[in-house]
Amino acid sequence: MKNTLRMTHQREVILDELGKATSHPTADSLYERVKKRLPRISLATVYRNLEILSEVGLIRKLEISGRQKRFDWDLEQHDHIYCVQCYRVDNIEIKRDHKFSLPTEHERGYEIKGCRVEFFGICPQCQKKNARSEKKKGAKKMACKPKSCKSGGGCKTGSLSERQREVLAALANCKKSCGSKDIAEVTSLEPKQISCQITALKKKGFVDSPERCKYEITQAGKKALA
Amino acid sequence: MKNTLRMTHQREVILDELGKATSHPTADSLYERVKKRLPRISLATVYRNLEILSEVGLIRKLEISGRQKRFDWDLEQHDHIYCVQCYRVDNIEIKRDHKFSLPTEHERGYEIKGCRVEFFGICPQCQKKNARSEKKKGAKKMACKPKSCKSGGGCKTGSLSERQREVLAALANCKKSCGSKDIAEVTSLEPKQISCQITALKKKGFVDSPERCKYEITQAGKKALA
DNA sequence: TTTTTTGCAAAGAATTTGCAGCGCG
DNA sequence: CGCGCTGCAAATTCTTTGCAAAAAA
Repeated sequence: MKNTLRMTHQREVILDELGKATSHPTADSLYERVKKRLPRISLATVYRNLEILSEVGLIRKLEISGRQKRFDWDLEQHDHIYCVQCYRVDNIEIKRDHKFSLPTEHERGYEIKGCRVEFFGICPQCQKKNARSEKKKGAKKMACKPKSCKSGGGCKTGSLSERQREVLAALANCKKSCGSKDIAEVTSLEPKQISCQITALKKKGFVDSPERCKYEITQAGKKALA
Repeated sequence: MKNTLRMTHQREVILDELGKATSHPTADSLYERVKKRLPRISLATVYRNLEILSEVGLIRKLEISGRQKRFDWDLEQHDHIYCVQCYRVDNIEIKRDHKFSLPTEHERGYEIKGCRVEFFGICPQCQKKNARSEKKKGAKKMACKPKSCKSGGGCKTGSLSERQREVLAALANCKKSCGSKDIAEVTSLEPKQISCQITALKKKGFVDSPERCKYEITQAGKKALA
């Protein structure tokens, strides 16, 4: 029984590509880069190695923002900022004062291992994207009280909301039917919000779904857009 | 077109159960509780409602620790601490000083929306569990340099490591074949670590896998344990 | 009635695993 | 030449979706 870690070629390439990356790639995007150098490598290998390398301490695994894990080649203590819209992650350096190296000590009996500070916001690119579509934040849905819910706070939308119009326009520009991810890329909306709009648009007959999770604009939709 | 949020019975029960919860439940565990009151409710409904309620601002969605999302009934500004072993999440209150309401300003052009502080460590229960099994941290694998990797740092294990013994013992107590999750519950190891041990144990012929992801101890395994 | 919600089943994304064979040490 | 590692496919886990029926307003 040896149980010794080996430095294989794929391992080395993964490390190297991670080192070269300026951002904090996901396993998946790292896989894409590595595949250019090692076409036969499998995604599973990338996952396995990222996991192993981070256990061993050669790289850092970031568990940020509840989405895909991201990996960081830089082991030094630093914090991150991420974009709530596109989920890119950047480094920030803030001098952490002792004051929150340990909050107080009545920490519910936890044996504290560390602390992470994350800022979030909108990255430059998304800001630009949003400016382009001129409509950063659509009206949120109305709030609603647990018990009665007869609050009169209105929440009506016209027969073709701004969001719907945007999604519809995006679909009009698609040659073929496309998924909500494709739409997300050309609008300011998140995939989740898009699917709501699509549901509404389908009801109105402006959008059709030739296949699960694929949508296209109908003739009626084109007319409505005009 | 109304587009008004309705307070349905299931919505109300979900909110109520979340309010009663002392921890920060996952969608899944909340579903289990709600199901006791509304046996016909579906998991999809729970997910849908948690999403909607958090959009609307009645609850808070926590994106912590890269695992399942968790939900918080308490909307007030507070931070969290979570257990790196079992992933439970508790509240903490630290007075945040202005100093990191905005780190500096050269924040790479981000339009900053907020900041989150998370502590992590080992929760009291897991500490106890670890003490019981008397072996908090097994030897981590050896480190390994990118290029050469001929560092002699040893990392050998005997023919039946402590971990393997523990897993084997857990399997011995199982009446039927069981998955790694079941084993995780009665040992101090995480599922991921367990599967490594199982792989090793299978090679030695101490464990058999009658079905994918189901394991049981063999006669040889029982003998080895003794 | 009209619009929103639900339950269900099936799809989806991200990640992990079993396995047999390859290849490093 | 044995153990660790890889590729591949299939499985797992968590979450979302389409749709028709049911429930609110």
